[in-house]
Amino acid sequence: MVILAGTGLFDFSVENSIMNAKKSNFKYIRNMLSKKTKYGIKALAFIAKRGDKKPVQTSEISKSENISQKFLESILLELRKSGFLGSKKGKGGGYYLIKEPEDILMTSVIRVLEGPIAMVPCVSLNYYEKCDDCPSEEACSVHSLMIQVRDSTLKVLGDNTLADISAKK
Amino acid sequence: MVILAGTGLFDFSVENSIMNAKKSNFKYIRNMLSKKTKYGIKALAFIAKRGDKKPVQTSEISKSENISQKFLESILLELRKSGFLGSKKGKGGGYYLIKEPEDILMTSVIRVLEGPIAMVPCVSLNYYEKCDDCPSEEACSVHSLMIQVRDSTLKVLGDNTLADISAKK
DNA sequence: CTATTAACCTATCGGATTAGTAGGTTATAA
DNA sequence: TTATAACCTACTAATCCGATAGGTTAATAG
Repeated sequence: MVILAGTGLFDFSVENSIMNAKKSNFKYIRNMLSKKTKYGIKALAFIAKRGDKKPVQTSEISKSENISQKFLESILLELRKSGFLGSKKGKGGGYYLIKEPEDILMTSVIRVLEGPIAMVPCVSLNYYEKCDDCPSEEACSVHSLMIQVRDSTLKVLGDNTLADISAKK
Repeated sequence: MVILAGTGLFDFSVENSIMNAKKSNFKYIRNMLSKKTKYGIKALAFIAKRGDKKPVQTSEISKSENISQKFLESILLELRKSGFLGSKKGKGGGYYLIKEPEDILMTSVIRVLEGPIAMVPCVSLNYYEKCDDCPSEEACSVHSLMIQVRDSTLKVLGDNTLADISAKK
């Protein structure tokens, strides 16, 4: 549990009334981490927890993690094609890790499943795109802010490996 | 310009080939910062740069920042209703800041325009929602990772005020 | 008093994406 | 040869984004 009280980060008494008024009928729209990515990470962690290199079947992960099997199939397939997993067909088949969990960074997993990590294309390292509306990125008030967000997110995701997040608790 | 070489954060030589193969026809989908929020921040910065308290018209911001005027109208209206802006109708009317730029945190602006800052509902402070699939958040491999991302993002957005991002360069 | 201005309000819409579902084919092991 | 599990292709309902259209209300200038 992370203790955040007193840090000053979450003191927004001024707009709390607005938040509360809105909260009641506010659906969580901004799913920045898609279910696809979430399921993919969970599946990788599930396989990593096994320790051995024996293939794990999609059906087992699907049941254990409450994920639609067909949907999960497509995700694991993508992870195989991206070089994270190996596969074996037929009875006793399934998916297994190719690299060690310690060598799998969360940045690379998320980049493959979700796409860019940056919140806006104009600060993306791997998927850069210029903004239509901005004549100058230097003068853009959003640009430098989003660079800071990107870097802090990259730091966290780059510091975490599959081994870290699949450690048994 | 931020120098990141040698930090180890962006070394993904293993999957670089995958990235490149995918990059060509990859549209930037994951727009975590909507245009609405982006335009809203730009507009606030535009008004803040004025310094005085004279109302700024939507049309002026629209032209200067290349934003659809009608779309911008709805955004500024929302910012007024959220307590960031005041307004004045008729000739010489427009929008003006109610608080000092130094007192407007980017967290609060983004929360109002975009919604939650967390990437997943289950780690959101203001818009918490339990996951359907997770029996236990403690055991969830994604949960703790997303808490770290949330906190680092909150740190950045909480450290930046409107004054910071609208500083003339 | 009237015209102009600019905020304010309501409704609608095309395109894109997400999270699947359906129904099959191929390769491997017992 | 049969069961198994990965692999492949196509489709869909629901949802959201980024607008656009067309008006109403309130304040100011002349």
